[in-house]
Amino acid sequence: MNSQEEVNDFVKNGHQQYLPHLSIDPVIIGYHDQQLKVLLLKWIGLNGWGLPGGFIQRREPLSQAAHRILHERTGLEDLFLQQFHIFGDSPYRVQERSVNEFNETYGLAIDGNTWLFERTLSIGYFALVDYSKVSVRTDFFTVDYQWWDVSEIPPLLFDQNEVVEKALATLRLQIYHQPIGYNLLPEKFTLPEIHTLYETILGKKLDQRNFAKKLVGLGLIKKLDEQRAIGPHRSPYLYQFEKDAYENALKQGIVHTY
Amino acid sequence: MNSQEEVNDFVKNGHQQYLPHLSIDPVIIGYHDQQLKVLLLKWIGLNGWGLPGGFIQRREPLSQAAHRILHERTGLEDLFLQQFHIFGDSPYRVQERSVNEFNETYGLAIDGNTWLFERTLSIGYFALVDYSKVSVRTDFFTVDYQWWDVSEIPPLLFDQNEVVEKALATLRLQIYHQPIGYNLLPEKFTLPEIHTLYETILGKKLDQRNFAKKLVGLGLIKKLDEQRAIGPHRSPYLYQFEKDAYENALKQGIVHTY
DNA sequence: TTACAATCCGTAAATTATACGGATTAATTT
DNA sequence: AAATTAATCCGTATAATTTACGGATTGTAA
Repeated sequence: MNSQEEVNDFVKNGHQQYLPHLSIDPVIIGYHDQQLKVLLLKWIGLNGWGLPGGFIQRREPLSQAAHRILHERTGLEDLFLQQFHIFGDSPYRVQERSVNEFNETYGLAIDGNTWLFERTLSIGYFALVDYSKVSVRTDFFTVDYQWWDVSEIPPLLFDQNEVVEKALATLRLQIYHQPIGYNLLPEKFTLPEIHTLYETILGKKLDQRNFAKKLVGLGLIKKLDEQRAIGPHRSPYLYQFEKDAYENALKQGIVHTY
Repeated sequence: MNSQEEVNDFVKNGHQQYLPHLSIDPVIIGYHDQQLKVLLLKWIGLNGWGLPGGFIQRREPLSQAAHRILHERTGLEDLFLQQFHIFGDSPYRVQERSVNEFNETYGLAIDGNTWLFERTLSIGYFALVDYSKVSVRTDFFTVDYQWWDVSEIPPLLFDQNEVVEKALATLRLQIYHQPIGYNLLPEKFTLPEIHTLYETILGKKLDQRNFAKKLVGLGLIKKLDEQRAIGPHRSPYLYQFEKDAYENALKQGIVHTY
């Protein structure tokens, strides 16, 4: 959706295709350079940042819509993508937005009965992605994108800061009950890599040896007979997730600490 | 809403007052007779059971709507009420319902453009209530109510069984991280009472002594200098929740097992 | 007074989590 | 070729937590 006609059609007739009052707002979390990053899009005109959201088609199952939107925005499929909350309390989601402001910003001339200006509740999903595999696509409303360090998220449009915060809080809680990393790390990774990933997510130091013991002990990762060259130092062994144990732990849950 | 005119107005004009495509479906969990019970309403005509749901007013914050609906149905206020999922995948929530079936059931004659027949996503909340304090109110669509033991939930309308199951699963998970009981037990309760409550929720035996040690050790409950007469047996001491520690644990979360 | 049935209480063993440092290695530099 | 560097690798001892377990006590009814 990039031509002016497409946009006009979307704004005027989108309600025929999409459910009004609802948007899906994925918090796309990537990992790079030992830091957690969140993908944000820059809105045209509004001069602010927001989540790469989308709408639900009228007969499309909700989870399918979430995957579709993520795919449209990032090109990624088969991701860890999890619904964590629906937001409908903040003023932005109760009051309708200003039509005039919108028309001015986008050079449109639509009236106030348009579906887009009705109150919209936001369904929060979070996804864990391999940072390097993402190719972001912007659309008519968004002009730029950027990966933001989680500690430096700017004030977001549409009260979305609370969405991001809740996503991260959910992730931190969840890491105690579910294995995480399958979608954040390359297929083969080293102990130090997964170790610092967990430290980054939890925001605290974890003892290397105990951490490795735990993960291997749970059978979630296994050591390979390969090493990776990493400059003038001892080469670390490579590890891999045990798919079966991993999937199982995702379903069953784990009870432990790291 | 009980007169025929009110109902007609609701069906025809409800969309002016309520957000379409969304319903709030609370799983109201009560505790009685050492069993967890769920409050279900019996639909007229459809001859089936369902959750005591409601709709969100157009400018009403989401959580406020949830509390209002709960209050309308049960007369209760200030409850532990928590959103846990939004359901939009099951066929019922993707396909629109049959108008004819509806008209036949309720003796109405409305056309298919009515908001009620559009696809509806269901926002799941669960509430923990003191069984004895609830006074259920039915409405035009529902003729009867009943507390059902969680192990005996019948097939529900609108694919709501998955809503109930997920509510219970969430509760069981949550009990490891948050104190539970404040809204399920009377103000003063005995150790055996709270002990069996936890056993009931978790569906497994918990050692009495260790359980009491844990809760007292965490400072969540405190022993009172009173006892309760319970027939021809030794009188148990009464306990009370420590409000401050309880609230704090609700916010901070607990890491432990029982 | 006795019988009964439920409550109350404390310690020992097992498991799990935490703390901790020295030997090894691969590449680069000398 | 040897020395240097910086990162990986590994195992054991201590602390903390969880689990296991039974006998003495109490209030009422018979």
